[in-house]
Amino acid sequence: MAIHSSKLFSIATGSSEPIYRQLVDQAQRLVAGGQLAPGDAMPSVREVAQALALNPMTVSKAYGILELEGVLTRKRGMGMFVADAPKGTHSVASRIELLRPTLERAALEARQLELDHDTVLTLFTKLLKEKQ
Amino acid sequence: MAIHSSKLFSIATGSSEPIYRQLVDQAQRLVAGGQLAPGDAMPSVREVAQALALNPMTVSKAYGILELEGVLTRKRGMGMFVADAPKGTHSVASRIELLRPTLERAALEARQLELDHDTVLTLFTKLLKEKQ
Amino acid sequence: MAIHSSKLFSIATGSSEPIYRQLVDQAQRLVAGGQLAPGDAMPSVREVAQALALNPMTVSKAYGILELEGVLTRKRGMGMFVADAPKGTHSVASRIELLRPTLERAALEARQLELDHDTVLTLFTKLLKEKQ
Amino acid sequence: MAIHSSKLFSIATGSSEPIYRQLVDQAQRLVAGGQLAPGDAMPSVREVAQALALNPMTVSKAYGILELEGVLTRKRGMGMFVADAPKGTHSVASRIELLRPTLERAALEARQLELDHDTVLTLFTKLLKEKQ
DNA sequence: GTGGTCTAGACCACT
DNA sequence: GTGGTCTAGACCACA
Repeated sequence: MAIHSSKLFSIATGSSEPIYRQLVDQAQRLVAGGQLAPGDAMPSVREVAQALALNPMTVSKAYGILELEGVLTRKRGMGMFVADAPKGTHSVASRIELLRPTLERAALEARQLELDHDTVLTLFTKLLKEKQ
Repeated sequence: MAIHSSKLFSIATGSSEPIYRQLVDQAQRLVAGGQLAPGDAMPSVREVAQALALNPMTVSKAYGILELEGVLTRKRGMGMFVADAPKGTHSVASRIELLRPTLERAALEARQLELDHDTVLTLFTKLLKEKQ
Repeated sequence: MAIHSSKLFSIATGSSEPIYRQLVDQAQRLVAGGQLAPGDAMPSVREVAQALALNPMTVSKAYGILELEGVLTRKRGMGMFVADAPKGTHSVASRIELLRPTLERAALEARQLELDHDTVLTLFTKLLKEKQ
Repeated sequence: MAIHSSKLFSIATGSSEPIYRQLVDQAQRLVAGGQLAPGDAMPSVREVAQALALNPMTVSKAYGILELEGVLTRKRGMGMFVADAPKGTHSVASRIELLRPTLERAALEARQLELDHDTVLTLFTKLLKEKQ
């Protein structure tokens, strides 16, 4: 057991985002960011379930989706492991594309609010530097 | 009927955000931004529903919420109109606050993707200027 | 309700293949074969569950996977629909590729059994014509 | 040690078929086909496990099943050998029956993909001749 | 030990 | 009406 689930995942019970989605998204970002490296063993379904006080099926659903997405691989009887990264997955170009939809939405909202570009960019720059 | 629903609203069917929420949020921004001025007639529920291929009840639900919020007023027999005193002011400060949550989310995702600020700001600036 | 689940799906309870997998595979082939055309409404989760005497969650899991794979799309509150086919999906070339792994396995087994090609092809031709 | 495990067995780790099952089925076919003759020494559990990067217990389980089925016999201190009177006959009729389930599945899939018989048979014939 | 499958049932959100 | 989420619990297969 290389990694403690209590350190890996944190779920927001109050959020409207489904728990399994929170787990999936966190795992994806941890892998994209390199905190989880290819070959690393994931904490077991039961361990995560116990640590976060969840039903094992909820965790299992998250792991299943991550497997379908190619982020994790299952070794039968041995648990889940971080998959070897498809080539180019971590390039800047591919990561910026993951951010594009959110930025497009922000641009649309800014236009609808008839906000000046400078005003928007000033706030966004400030937010990028914050909490860092 | 001054305004075409097809030009007013754009909904993302693939989004996880409920359609009625998308309509409500867009209407609020359009009013805050001044594209919808007090006294303007809103397109009818039926027209919006047809133009965007939505269930009329979905549009009706959005209009109902907007009426509850004081953004629209219902004139019996004549349809929905932008309210005379829409909630909140239209100052830049108040409008930028409507945009803040989206920008915060974008900033969070950018950090998690470990993207350089310049790269993000370059793309965002480009998107702001586009489709204008 | 355009399509009867009782006509669409048939599950083999005795099989070791999970029920949800049988549903996924059948749906994929029905879409690839054109029996299910883009835009067609799928029978509802509850209807399939009742028709096949399954738990709705089992059907839901199958639909969920098909959605992740891009075979189905969900219209909220309206059910599941066959997704618009990615271009070229229905060509003979692409369909035969879906069959290739199974044929490769059959060829491997035939070799290991040291069976004569004619013997194998005769049986296979008979099976192709059967149950048609 | 007459036979190299690396040449005997090929396992598909990605397959849903359990590894031990793949080993059992392949051994049965190789015996039925005559590539493994009565009295031949099987590669040791340890050797197979190392060559295929498997857990020795997995290989041992497969050998145990093959022994139960009468395909292999254990000579204490000397390892596993192909049994003198392996189960079933080696007639063409019996061997083709071992292949039938796989061919039936292929025929079913071909029908569901609405593939022309000639197209399917052409590919299958090519695959039979290949890698021979 | 590992994950997977399925059921039963409750509750929620969207259209 | 639609699908989604989550829980509780039982049972299975694999290594």
